[in-house]
Amino acid sequence: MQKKVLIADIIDNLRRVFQAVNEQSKKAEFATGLTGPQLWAIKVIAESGPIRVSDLAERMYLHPATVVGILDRLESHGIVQRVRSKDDRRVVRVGLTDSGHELVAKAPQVAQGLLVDGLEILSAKELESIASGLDHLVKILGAQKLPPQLMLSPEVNMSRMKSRRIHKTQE
Amino acid sequence: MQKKVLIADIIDNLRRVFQAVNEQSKKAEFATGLTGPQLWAIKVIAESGPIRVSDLAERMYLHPATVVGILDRLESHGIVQRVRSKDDRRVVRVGLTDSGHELVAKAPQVAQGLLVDGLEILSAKELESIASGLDHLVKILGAQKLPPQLMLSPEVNMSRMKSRRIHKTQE
DNA sequence: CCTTTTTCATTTGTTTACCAATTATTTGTG
DNA sequence: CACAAATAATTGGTAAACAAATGAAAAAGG
Repeated sequence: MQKKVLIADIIDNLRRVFQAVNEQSKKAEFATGLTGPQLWAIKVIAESGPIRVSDLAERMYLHPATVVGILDRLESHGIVQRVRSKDDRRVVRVGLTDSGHELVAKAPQVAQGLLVDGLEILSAKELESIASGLDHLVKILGAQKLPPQLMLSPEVNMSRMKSRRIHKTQE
Repeated sequence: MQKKVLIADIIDNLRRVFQAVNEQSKKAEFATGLTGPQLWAIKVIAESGPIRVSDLAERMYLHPATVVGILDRLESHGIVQRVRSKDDRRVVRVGLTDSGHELVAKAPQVAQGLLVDGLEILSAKELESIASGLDHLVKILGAQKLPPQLMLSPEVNMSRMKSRRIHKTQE
């Protein structure tokens, strides 16, 4: 059963990749005082100026409700700022404050890049080997048709996968 | 810059793998009425009889505090049972109840296996290709020395990117 | 034997994450 | 114009996940 061993190796290595990403985001967290998702959020906000909450959520592959919580904390720290739109008063646009901009300047690519930086060292040949392996993995998972979701650079968020049925749907 | 494209592919594919795992755990959840982590826990408990809480946590690569919460919910559903040890009254052993055993019987490999099942179809050669690609990835991430962390079959948990304190494996 | 340290589970507090429901506003249709 | 439908953000509730602190019990040391 050589295959069994290989499969176990693959799963272990997947876990390690996740953990490595986590580790690095923890370092970033220590350096900046912000959590992974918070860093990720301000990175997106820094890139795409004042952004609507729902657009931010889409960018981060997260539920709007989740983003609201993250924004609450960032806002209470004076890092981001919410502005209600004049044109459409349902819309809230989120932007960085001055100290938010400072923070982004200080923490350069802490947010992103971590995994990317590591990969850039490799040769095209090595990268191809990795890419092809993952390609296989994706194929057998039948996941090709799915649009990529979270697991962005800063952290992996993942976790929640809850489906949670039942709820009040009952009484 | 062929490399840039390869790197983007790799990251996209990683996201897809994560999402595929999530999708499947959602299905399992819908089928069994239990969440991913809960399924994972009872699977481990079913395998290794009455198990100590701390051992279960180590098996799941989770913090004991997290496992306590999961066990609380499983216990309140009458699926698992906590028994305080007579020998060492600090220890709590967790086992399945009768309905817990039924549930495990009904949901065969729903919990685990999903990813594994997919992999088993492949030839040893293909598996080797995947394994070597991931191996590279892990190496550049400098993660080999770290013990693998979650991202097991049922779900990916990931998220909290907290540090994971290494357990006692050290001192 | 008694004090100190260690170990085990749990509790407490924070953050993330989702779904479902709510509120406010806009758009569309009669 | 009035009323319904759709959209945007938020609130509420549950489940994870972790770190840190607590309480209880066992092990070590003097």
